[in-house]
Amino acid sequence: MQVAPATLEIKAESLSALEVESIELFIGFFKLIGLQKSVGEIYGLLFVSSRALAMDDIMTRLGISLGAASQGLKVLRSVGAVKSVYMPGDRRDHYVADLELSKFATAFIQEELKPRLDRALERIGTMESLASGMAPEERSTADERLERLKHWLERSESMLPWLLKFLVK
Amino acid sequence: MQVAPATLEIKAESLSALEVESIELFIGFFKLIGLQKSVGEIYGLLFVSSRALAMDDIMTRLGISLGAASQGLKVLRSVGAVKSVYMPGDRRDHYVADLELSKFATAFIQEELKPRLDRALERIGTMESLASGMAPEERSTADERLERLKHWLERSESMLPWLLKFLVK
DNA sequence: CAGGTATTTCATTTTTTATTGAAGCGCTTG
DNA sequence: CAAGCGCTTCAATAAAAAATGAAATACCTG
Repeated sequence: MQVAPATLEIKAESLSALEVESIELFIGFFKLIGLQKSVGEIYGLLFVSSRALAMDDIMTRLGISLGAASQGLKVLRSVGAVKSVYMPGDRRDHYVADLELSKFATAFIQEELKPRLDRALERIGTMESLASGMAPEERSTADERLERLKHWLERSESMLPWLLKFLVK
Repeated sequence: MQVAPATLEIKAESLSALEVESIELFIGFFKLIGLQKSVGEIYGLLFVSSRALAMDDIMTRLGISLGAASQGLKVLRSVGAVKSVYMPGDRRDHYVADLELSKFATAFIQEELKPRLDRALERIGTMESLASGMAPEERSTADERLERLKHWLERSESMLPWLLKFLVK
């Protein structure tokens, strides 16, 4: 019931050892800041490429789908990690890696970390109101802990501008 | 074909608004450092609890399974986020939240971030060797980029001790 | 502006990750 | 030292996240 041609093993074009190493490095790095594997793969490939690559080069080399390539590039563009360069006589967009590594860290801090800290501080406001209507005994526990959490979060948030400056340098 | 007793709606014990707010706050916060929802739920509940809770209190209040509670507490113990306190006349372990919030950040930096930076620097060493066997043209591209990445990673790593000191204060 | 080619979108499928709960371990205690 | 309770483990299941690829869209270009 199965048609399985023995000669059909057309996987992805093989990647060089350098490319594999770069791809693995960036998969790990990007996962840390919440970006998916395919995004890391694409950036890793572009990072060690000496020429700009079109989307279907990327698909072919990495063996990923059209959709994954398109969406991955969209994410990378949105954080400024790749830019497209004009290639005379070719209608396709060609991409190169932006080497300003600090951009990823900056995007992560501004788009993930900062909003989450802000949201947490908002919630603490709500919780303070809620605690104010509690019995004295439980209220004092809650108040103390909320105060402590608030201080820590404010302190952390106050460090972000410094951190950003350091990373961008 | 369905037996649906109208009176059967025995879900989890209801949580107070304060508890819900705390749980949501910590789910979000912990997700950021790669910890799962159930871990955030447990810590969030303990954070606003004025008394120590046993594992089955936690299960019942949150409506999570035995396994999830056990594993979640294991993770929280391992990062020092909860400690168990002795309750006379009760064989069960009882847990309270450790309020030293910096512990989570510290654990994250030391157990996730630092090792990943180290691994990345290792990989760069490998890549430098690989690049040295390439054609001059491609080699210079690779060398320049690797140098740049290495500097940025080293710089980031050099900041960690400072960051840790700041968070712990 | 017709006939493509490149790209995006998104419902479906696949893969990965988290949760469940029953089996079993080990400690306590009567 | 047996019986039971509390807890952990882990194979099975469920839920969430990511990838696929066909259809729709945008965009050249002759």
